[in-house]
Amino acid sequence: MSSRATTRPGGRSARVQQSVHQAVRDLEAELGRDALTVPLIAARAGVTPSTVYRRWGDLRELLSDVAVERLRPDAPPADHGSLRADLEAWAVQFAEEMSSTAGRTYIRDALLGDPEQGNAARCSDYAAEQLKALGVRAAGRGEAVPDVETLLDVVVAPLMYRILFRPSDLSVAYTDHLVGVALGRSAPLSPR
Amino acid sequence: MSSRATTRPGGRSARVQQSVHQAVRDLEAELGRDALTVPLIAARAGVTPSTVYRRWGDLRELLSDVAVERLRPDAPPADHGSLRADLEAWAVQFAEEMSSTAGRTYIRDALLGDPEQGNAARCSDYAAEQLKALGVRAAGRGEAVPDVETLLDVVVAPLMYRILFRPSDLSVAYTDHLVGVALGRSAPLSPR
DNA sequence: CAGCCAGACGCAACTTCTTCGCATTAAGCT
DNA sequence: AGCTTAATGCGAAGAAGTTGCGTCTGGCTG
Repeated sequence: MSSRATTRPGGRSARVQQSVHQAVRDLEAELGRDALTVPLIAARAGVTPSTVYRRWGDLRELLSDVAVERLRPDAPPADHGSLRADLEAWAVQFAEEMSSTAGRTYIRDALLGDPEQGNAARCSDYAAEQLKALGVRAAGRGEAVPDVETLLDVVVAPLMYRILFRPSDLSVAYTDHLVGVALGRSAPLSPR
Repeated sequence: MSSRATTRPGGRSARVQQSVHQAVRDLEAELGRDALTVPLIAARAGVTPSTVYRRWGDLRELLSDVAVERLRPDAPPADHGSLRADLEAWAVQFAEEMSSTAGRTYIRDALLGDPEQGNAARCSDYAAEQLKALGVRAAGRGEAVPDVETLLDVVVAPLMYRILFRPSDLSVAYTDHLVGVALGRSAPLSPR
């Protein structure tokens, strides 16, 4: 029904999924997201539309699948020598990527998928994994580390809220402020 | 192009918009959100599909408009005698309403509209208004009041993050915890 | 108050998308 | 190698989305 539960990983199903996903990425780059249709994607992928409808149900689910893949971080967070520096760098990059036109589109597409299939949850898991990696590294240095839940509440959630609901009120200064709050070096109500 | 900028408030346009919105609400209750189509809505509203397409562009924009209207609070927040009680009650109700299947759908639909038209920003404004009303009332009692930005960061954003990305990790205990953090009575990393 | 103008609507034809049954093919298993 | 299961291709039928054109409503001017 989706990219999950591919019963035959090495077989034709896998190839079809791969070529369809690739077709989505290609066509999105060429024509823009709003021009995508199932028949168009299917033709580019070399399959029939009915195959896409059977496997993904509708365009939303397909785009949701592809969007989540794009939101997956491709590398562990960079090491800047201290938790504060690592967190700031990660948060700023996160905010920049997610608040771009493309980033917001991916997030919205990911949220559109069936909640039961967990595409949205996967987005959060990606951020949590990155934060956990930062924390483990900092703990190795002997630094005190807030737990991941706290970082999600204090840094990620406010960033995502602004990205989705108040895109004009996002800035590097605000991001740094959130990191400061998370590390206990400034009050939640300090200047923004 | 949308519910905004209705040039002739008392005229036919207004009646059409009203009947279309009502048709969306009725059909959504009867058939479920996924069964909605423009022709169906238009038939129920007594207009032709082309009218809907011309005024709203597509189904997404129409649903976005209707969703935002539903998210508008219908009354000022209840008065429970103290800021803490008011905030807790408001936050719990907010979380309950928004995390319901219908609530999540409304939020997702609202996010789907054209970002330039500010349907998403309006959602945030509604919450900000309610929080501001709470704050003004508490200040009238002589209580110290966190500013609205802080409450959005500490209470609303984490709630919304869980509603959208981690619906299974939302609880009244968590909501109360967030309110405690906002009022400075517990650390961000206390038990959840 | 009568007539004019701009904008919105209805109608209808057309295009595209979506769904469905059935035949075919590929993958996994013994 | 042969068999079973499941996914894909194909094509037709139905539904939805799109567009141009004529009509009508409502507001405005003289």
